[in-house]
Order: sequence, then C-alpha cells, then structure tokens
Amino acid sequence: MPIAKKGSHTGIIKTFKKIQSEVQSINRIALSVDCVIFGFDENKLKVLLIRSDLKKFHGRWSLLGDLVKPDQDLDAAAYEILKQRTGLNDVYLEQVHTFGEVNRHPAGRVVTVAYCSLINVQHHRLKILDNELHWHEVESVKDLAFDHQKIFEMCYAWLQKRVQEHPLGLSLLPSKFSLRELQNLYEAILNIKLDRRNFRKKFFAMDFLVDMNEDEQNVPHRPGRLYKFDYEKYERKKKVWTGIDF
Amino acid sequence: MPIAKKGSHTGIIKTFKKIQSEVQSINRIALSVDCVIFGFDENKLKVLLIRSDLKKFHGRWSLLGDLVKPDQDLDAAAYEILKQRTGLNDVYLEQVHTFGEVNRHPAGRVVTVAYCSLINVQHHRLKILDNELHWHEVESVKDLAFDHQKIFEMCYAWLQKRVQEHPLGLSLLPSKFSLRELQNLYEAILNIKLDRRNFRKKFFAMDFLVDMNEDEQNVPHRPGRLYKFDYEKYERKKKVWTGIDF
DNA sequence: AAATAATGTGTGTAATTTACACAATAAAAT
DNA sequence: ATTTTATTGTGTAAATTACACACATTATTT
Repeated sequence: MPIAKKGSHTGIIKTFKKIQSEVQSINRIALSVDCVIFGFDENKLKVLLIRSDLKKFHGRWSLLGDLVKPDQDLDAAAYEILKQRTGLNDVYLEQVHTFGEVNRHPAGRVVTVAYCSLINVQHHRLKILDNELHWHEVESVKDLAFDHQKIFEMCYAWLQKRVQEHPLGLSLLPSKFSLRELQNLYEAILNIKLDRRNFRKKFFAMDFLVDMNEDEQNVPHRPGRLYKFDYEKYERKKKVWTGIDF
Repeated sequence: MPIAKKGSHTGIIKTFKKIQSEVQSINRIALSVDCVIFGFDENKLKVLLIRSDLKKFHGRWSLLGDLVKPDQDLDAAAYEILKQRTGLNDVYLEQVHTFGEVNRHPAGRVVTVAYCSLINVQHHRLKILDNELHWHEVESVKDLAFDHQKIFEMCYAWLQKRVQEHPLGLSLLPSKFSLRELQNLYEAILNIKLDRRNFRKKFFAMDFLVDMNEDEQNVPHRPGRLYKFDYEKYERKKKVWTGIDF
C-alpha cells in the first residue's frame, strides 16, 4: 500500500511505485488526435471532412482522427492521419488544443488533441481516393458529429489569429504564387476585403518575398509576377517584441 | 471481428464496435496535467515548483501535476492541482500545450497537458503549507525533472507572447495596483525596460483602467494612484483584426 | 483595333510610436 | 521646519506606420 511521502503535509505527493501503479493500471484513458485540414481552392477556404461512420451520427460529417497508440508519439499520430488521408508528407501541422470533457465521445472516455494542418490543394487534388472524404467551404460547416463543431470553430478562430502573425497561411498556396493569390487567400481566411495597394506595400515591406522573375501562366488577363516566401529569412528575422496592445 | 466499413477504399474507417473496443481495452494511455504557476513578487517573475519525490530525480524540481482520473474533466484536473497546492479558487488558468512523446515519463507512457496559471502571490503567501514547494525566479529555473524544463520554457515563452495581446498578466497583481507596479510587471515578464511615460500613455489610451480615487499606502516616497482593470469592458471591446505583421 | 480585366505604382493625410525633460508631491532625514 | 530624496505625473516634437485613394500599363479576348 503506497504511503504519503515523508515531509508532505498534504498527502498529495506520491511515491514512484504509486505513480507507476497508477500509470500502469487504473487511470488510463483513450487518447485520440483530430486534424482540421485546411485547403484553399477557387478562392475559398475549405476544410477536409469525412462522413461519420457511426449510426448515431448518421450522415453527419466529422474531422479526421484516430486513436493514439501506446507506442506512438502524439505528433506522429497526427502526421499519420495526414499521410493516410491525403498522401502528403511534409505538410504544415501544429497542435492547437486538447479537448478533455468526460462525455465528449459516445464510445467512452476519449480525450482528443486537435491539430491544424494547412495543405496545398493542388498537390492533394488527385489523391482523394476515399469517396467519403470531401472538401467543405468553412462558412458552410455546421452540425458536425461529436464535439467536432466546437473543435473546428476553435481551430478556425486559431487560424484567423495565427495567420496575422505567422506565415503559415502560405502553406495553402503553391510555392510560387502571385500577390493577387496571396491577397485572395488572406481575404478568404479573414473574411474581409483588403486594399490591394496597401496589401502589396505591407508584404514588400516585410521583405520576405523573393521575386521569381516569372509571370503567371494561363490567366485570362495580364499575368502577375510570381514570388516565393523566404522561410529561412523569416526564421532569422522574426520579431519577439510586438508591443503591448489589447 | 470488426471489419472495414463498406464504402471505404482505405480500410481506415472503423465501426462503432471496433472504436468502442479500442477505447475500452487496448490503446489506453495515462494522462496527466502539469501546471506552470506564475507569481510576481519583489519585482521578479516567479514560478512555483515542487521537489521531485522520485529517486531518479533526487532533489530536482518539477512542475505541479497529477494524473487525470477517468471521470474527471481535463480542465477540472488542472483546477484541482491549483486548489490543492495554493488553496486558491478563481485563478487564471489556460491550457497551453500537450506533450506526448512516448518516452517522456520514466513510469511508463504518460501524455501530459500543460496549463499556465497566474496567481496573485499576496493572496497565496500564507498558504504554502508544504515545505517541498518553493517559488523560483524564472531566470534561474533550470534542470527540472522529466521533460519539465521544456514544458516550462514553452509556457514561459507563451506567457511572454500572450501578455502582449491579452490582459492576463494583471492576474499577477492585486486587484488595485499602481502604474509603476504594472510597468514593473511587464518589465519582469518581458525582461526589457520600457519608457515610463509611453507605457502610461499606452495603458490610458486603451481605456480599460478604472481610477480608484485612492493612492498607494506605505511606500517610502510619493504614492502613486491606484487603478483596477475593467475586464468587462475589455471583453466587449477587444479587437479581432490586428493587422498582418510578421 | 477595341474592349476587358487585371497588374503595378505613389502621394497626401491621419494615427501611432518613440524619444525625451521638468515640475509636483510625499516621505525621510536633518 | 527645512532640506533631501525618490518617485509620480505630465506634454510636445519628430519619426514611423497605417490608411485612403486614382491612373497608366499590359496581356488576353472579342
């Protein structure tokens, strides 16, 4: 029988043996990852959903997720989902939040870690083999299965905030892109209109865009210049102090 | 024997029964919460640590944490820690990140969810009953047990960023505070010097400070005016669009 | 050759940020 | 009571950044 550690006034401190026994038997919980996979297509921000297979949620859509295996790193579990579902490897993936209400899942206690992923739909387009998968416009996503609506909304809000302070949004575009595409992307994510001249000035002033000396192809109007984003320079120069502002 | 769902091309989709069986037997993992509890005292940012009880980490300090029970909400588990360790109820608590590497804990597979908490040390001062608990200056925190150093560093970086865009930092001060105290707080958290006049102008311009018509007591110099922060007004007025800037 | 639809560029104004110095006040020391 | 000390409280000018706004240019399509 484990005892409270000598020196503890509270009885909270545990011996290694006690912790070990707790870790190994009781107190275990199923853990899953759910991925909110964003794409950008036809100037719309989209999210990849799968039709829920559970009768209880007949026909409702849900996020892509799976249980984490006991010998699997958490991040690896999220990458695994992406690999399986999109066929893509090096994609942008970031953990957003963990949802741990007791009754959030009908099959029992399942705590889930939500990840956001941003992928270039062009690369992915040919790889949706599974006809239960579908890209949905973010504005029309509602009534998802489980608590996935809440998870989705938190991830979408996270993206809207994050995209203003970090260049992750560019992962939604081809590596070469025009400023028009970039602006359309920001307008779609943030759901606002931006002034074109000021938008360009802003990005040129940041000085992370590399001119590819190449123009757009196959556009029914004057082609725009193509640029790529210099991530290395961004990593060197990124700011830590942005100023107190709320 | 569970089978892949009809209509699945990949065999990834699972039946409810299969999910239920996975949730209920295999694939379970121990889940813990760890709290990075910040305090502000003597113009220094501090963090509350406990001496590790595990022989393996003899004498090393660690974060305050515990396993999550199967019938306990995740957030509730974090509040529980705070309540136990500080005796405080309504404290600021926010989830930061989940750490899920397979070998991060010596007692087996334990995934941990890190929370940051900010408490007013004045309220707490008399309640450290446990002599294994100690407030450490953040700059001198090193070599924590487990992967707690990494967790701490991520939470500290999170705080430094978050405090610039959200008034959570004020939870470290008494509800009535002078602008000098507020500035000291920001300087301690961000580890920079700020211009006093511009700092004041900034905060007054935000217009969330309420003049208490009261001055500091027991200071060995001209007392400063006391203010409180109007959280309700902040909630009504807080900005969503801050501008693209990275 | 004209019409279309987009690209690419600059300037003035307003708002915000930064740098910076001195008088007023309360407490403590004499 | 007077002086000294330490800190509060305030204003302005200069620099920077954000914002609003219009026209000439270039491919493509008709």
